[in-house]
Amino acid sequence: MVARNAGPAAKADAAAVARRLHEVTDRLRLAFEVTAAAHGLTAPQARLILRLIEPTAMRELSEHLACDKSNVTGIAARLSERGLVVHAPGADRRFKLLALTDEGRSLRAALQLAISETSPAMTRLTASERIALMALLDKLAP
Amino acid sequence: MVARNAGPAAKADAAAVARRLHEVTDRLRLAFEVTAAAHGLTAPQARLILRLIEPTAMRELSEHLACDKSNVTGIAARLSERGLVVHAPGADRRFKLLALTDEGRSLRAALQLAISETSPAMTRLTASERIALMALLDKLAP
DNA sequence: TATTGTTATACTCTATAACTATA
DNA sequence: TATAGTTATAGAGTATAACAATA
Repeated sequence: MVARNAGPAAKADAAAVARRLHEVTDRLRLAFEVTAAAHGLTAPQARLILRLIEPTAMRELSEHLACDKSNVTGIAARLSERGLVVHAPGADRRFKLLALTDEGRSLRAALQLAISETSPAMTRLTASERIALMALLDKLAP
Repeated sequence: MVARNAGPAAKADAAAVARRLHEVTDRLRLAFEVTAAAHGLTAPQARLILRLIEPTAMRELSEHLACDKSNVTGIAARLSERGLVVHAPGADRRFKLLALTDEGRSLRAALQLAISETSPAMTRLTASERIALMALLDKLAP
């Protein structure tokens, strides 16, 4: 009977998991902002830099950041002033690629390392728990 | 041997889980912003309203939102203009409590429901997977 | 003196709309 | 015409600092 329970009680329980997931997500978002700030970056700047593994068109970056293309112009300008990124010509002359400088690459590596090292997935889970988490993450967001 | 592996390979794997957790967190953050916007709220406004189960002092809200107290003044002012919250006197006359109006309570309930119903924890997991997720969330952020 | 909340200020992110250059 | 990127603009969130009221 218990296993077949799909009534109000089970529904309430599912909602509780949804709320808890949202709560944990919110904490991780804050932790990311702290880590970004520790590297002198705002959250959107950090997201852009993490995405910049190879030279990428502004429009593609705007899709990844889920914001208007006009915003990428500004975010990139601030990073460019600090010598972290440079503009490069694309195949089509309408395109502008954004690429990391050496300094940008160093910062990206440091940021990536800090995110991993401070992640509760790293610090609070055992190896088998990480495997279980990975499986659930793949179901949550394939 | 495999179970005792704590060398570079296992480390890299743990980092991969950390990155993946961050990636999923980022998607859920975007989904939250979409849900908030669908209810006419910005993300910080939605977070404040979700927190406002009972009348709460501005300072306590600023701690929960992890922002300066001066920001709560502005966020609350915008919600107040729309009739979603009201100021109320606190025990100590220095304090101002913020409380939901009837309209604010309705909006909060609708928002909470939308978050639960659209959560991948609700839509993409089985009951037993939700139990496993809950256990991992408790380890990640006790 | 310490605490709560507000105001003033400056910076960043955000979307929209109008613009240029290119295709 | 359509696409990529920029600029102008306005609104919202953010921290800092200075302030008033209260304890």
